[in-house]
Amino acid sequence: MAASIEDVARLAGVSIATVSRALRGLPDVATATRDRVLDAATELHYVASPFAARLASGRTATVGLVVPWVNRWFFAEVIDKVETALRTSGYDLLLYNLGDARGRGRFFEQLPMRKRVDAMLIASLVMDEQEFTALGALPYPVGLLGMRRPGFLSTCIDDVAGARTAVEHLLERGHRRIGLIGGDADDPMRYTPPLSRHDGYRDALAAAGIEADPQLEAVGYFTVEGGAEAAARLLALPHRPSAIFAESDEMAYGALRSIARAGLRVPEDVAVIGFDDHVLAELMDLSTIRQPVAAQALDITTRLLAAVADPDLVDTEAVTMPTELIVRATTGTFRPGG
Amino acid sequence: MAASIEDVARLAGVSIATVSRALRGLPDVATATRDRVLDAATELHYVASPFAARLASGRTATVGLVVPWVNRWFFAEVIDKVETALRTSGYDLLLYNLGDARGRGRFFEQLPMRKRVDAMLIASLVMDEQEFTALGALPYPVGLLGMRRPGFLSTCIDDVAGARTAVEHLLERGHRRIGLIGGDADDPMRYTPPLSRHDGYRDALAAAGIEADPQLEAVGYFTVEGGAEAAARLLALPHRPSAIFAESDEMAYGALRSIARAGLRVPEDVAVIGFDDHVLAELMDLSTIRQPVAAQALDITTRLLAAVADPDLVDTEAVTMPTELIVRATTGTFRPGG
DNA sequence: CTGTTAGCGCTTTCAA
DNA sequence: TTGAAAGCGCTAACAG
Repeated sequence: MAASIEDVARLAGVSIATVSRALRGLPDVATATRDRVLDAATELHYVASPFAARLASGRTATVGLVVPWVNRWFFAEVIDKVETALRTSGYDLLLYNLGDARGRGRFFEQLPMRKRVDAMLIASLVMDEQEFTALGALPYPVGLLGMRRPGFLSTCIDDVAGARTAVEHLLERGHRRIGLIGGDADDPMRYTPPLSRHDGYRDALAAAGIEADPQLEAVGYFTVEGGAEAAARLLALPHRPSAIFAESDEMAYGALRSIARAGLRVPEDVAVIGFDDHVLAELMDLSTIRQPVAAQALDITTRLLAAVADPDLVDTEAVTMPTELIVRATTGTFRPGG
Repeated sequence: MAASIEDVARLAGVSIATVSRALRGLPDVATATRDRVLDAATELHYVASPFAARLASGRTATVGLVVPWVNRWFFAEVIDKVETALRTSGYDLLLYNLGDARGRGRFFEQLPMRKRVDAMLIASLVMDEQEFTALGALPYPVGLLGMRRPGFLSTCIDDVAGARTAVEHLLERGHRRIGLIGGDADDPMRYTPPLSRHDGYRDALAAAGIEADPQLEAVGYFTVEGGAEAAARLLALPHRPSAIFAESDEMAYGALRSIARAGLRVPEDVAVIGFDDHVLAELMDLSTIRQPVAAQALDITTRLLAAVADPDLVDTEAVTMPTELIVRATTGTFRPGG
């Protein structure tokens, strides 16, 4: 049986209150006493029971992280960075993976983390009024990563501007017929990037005086396989696009495969640009819009923990981080008709 | 303030003990009573405080998952599958990311999850006697994913055999000078695949009567970048290999890039085979050794939860799942000298 | 600076 | 089938 605070108190010859204080590094403990307590704790391999501590103090030393999927590059990266930041500050990470729309529904219905964390961080979800209200009613700070909302801590990039930049890059290269590979607008998961990146695509075309052609917008479900199928559909059009903007690098990879299998060259026959600067983008020589994943994760985690430490001083200003156009071979120097 | 069990008891007109029993679905509660309690709980949006429940019952309804890294494909996949399996059974996932050797050291020194989970699952670590002893002394079942050890629940693949198969495939294709891209043998993280896959490589060569040439063994650190650099070194050898076995697909991708940049063809000049069947392997047309990640994760999680439910019936037989050779273009049909 | 004591919100005997 | 009451192992006033 593991040692309890009483065992330590007995061995050190003090009361359990003193043990508690000494071990937590509170002031007003004589150095000699503290040393005796620490020695006793070490000798008994004592660690406080987190549940008892939480029940008594009300603080959980845990932050909940909610992601729509864990096995997609962006989220794996986010989990990594958030976990490290939390661990460094002495917090545990409770991971909640929505997985699909049903899981998402269950989550908002039950808010299973309601009573078990000191703060919650949610990534990349489009939420409705009711959902925001539910989150806002939680008795602790809630942070948003990848979206913004007045009253909540939030850190994100400007997805619309990023997508616009990508399409403008293609326009500058002389492309006029630009295909889009995006997410499913009706996906009940309501994941943010498909919506905002789609807007950016439309904006850029409109600014260039090009009418959007629904035929050129294919659904790739944000997966490699989906991107490949979407590209195949675009390539099969009577008048196929000369360039494709994929809303994620993973879909762009799939597109590259379909283009190659169709016997076409990149960028001569079809130029391709993705979004994210995924770890393999450089390897694939894929032009893309880079977004700072680690910096976003670190920023929101740090501010969230600050809000936990001092709830009165919550910094709910939305932080927007810059994206960057990375030009590689898939949008090369080739200009259609030029 | 959130409702407590007392509020529910008062509203339902019963004692808190009855509320507790009714809500947990214990037998010996009159149907009418149970309904009244459920109604009251719903009305008050009551959820039991997990900490109080844990303190009182000793059960945490949480499983700890320890991984060396979270942002590598294999582990992201494992986390996803384990999380889903746990969630389905009503367990929370507490994620612990070692990150580096220091983090690993801290973990085994402090065993921070010691008192906060009902079971622990550790993935892909080579552990020493002392570490196994520490884990074995935990008051709950510990599962191993990707390694085996008598007395512990474990599920893994036969990495040695998988690597042997990969190299045998190259040998059958007529290659005699086969390079290896692996991990760093001195890496203090002590991650399992580099060791066992290296053994498989050596075994296959020995069985074919080929003497291992240390020059042909390059360190790629299990990253794309590392794989690229390792391949560049192999290609720069006076007598370069005609084939390369990379211990992970991610390193193989890097190798493919270096080969292409060196102006060489795959598989004519250099054949390449990886390991894992990473999500992009098919896209890259990479031959590889497929391992069942989801099946392994599900198997160990299920058995671990069974052990939690009935500690007397722990099934410590090691389960070994099959790997499969997937032949694609990078080992093509080309035969050197043939 | 240290000890006493009253909870934190549940679960779990034990009695009724 | 239900209720009373004793903890679970800590933290946090409050006293001294």
